[in-house]
Amino acid sequence: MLKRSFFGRSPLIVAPDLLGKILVHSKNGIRTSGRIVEVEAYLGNQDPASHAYKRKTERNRVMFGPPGYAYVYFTYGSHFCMNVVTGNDGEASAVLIRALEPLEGVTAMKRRRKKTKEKDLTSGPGKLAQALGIDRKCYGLDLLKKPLWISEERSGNTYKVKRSPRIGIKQAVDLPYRFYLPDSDYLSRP
DNA sequence: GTAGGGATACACT
DNA sequence: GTGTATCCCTACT
Repeated sequence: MLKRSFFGRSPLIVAPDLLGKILVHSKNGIRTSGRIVEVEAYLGNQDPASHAYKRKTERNRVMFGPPGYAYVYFTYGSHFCMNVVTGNDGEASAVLIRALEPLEGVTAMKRRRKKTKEKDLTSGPGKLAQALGIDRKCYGLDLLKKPLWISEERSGNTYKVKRSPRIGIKQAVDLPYRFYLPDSDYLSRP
């Protein structure tokens, strides 16, 4: 399991460092997990694309707290997205988990997603939340303990990492704050 | 390429 | 309190 200090850094450092780590959710006795292959960094009041750009609200309040907690939000009438709070307490930055490579609990993921192809299970932020059973009940959970946490891979591998502009935003569209493993088959887009 | 979906934020009474 | 524009998307055509 990762330490608090891992998250207590700039989201631009944490984001690429999260690639290859394992996101795990244990729910109703079912454990699902996946290897992180795509993320995006969101700064606080310097970043017009961030939910925390303007002010603290009921929705974004967890971003203003200490790092290592889950910021989960509902959007487009049907999807949840999972973020990791980063930076110092009060900094309001986060990293959006955009895609995973499924590891444990693939059967449960297929049932939740109503899909059978593995590539359709977790290849997008809304998809992976549904596959892992992440919803508003996960808002504000401490990612250093069950039922939702992030762990290190067995070996300290290094990966080829690429970066690009973020996806789906209308503000600050040119900033290259998306990080991904270009060789993965599970990206939200190539 | 676009319809669908509902919570949210913020500007107004 | 109410109105409305927007949204870190997905699944379909």
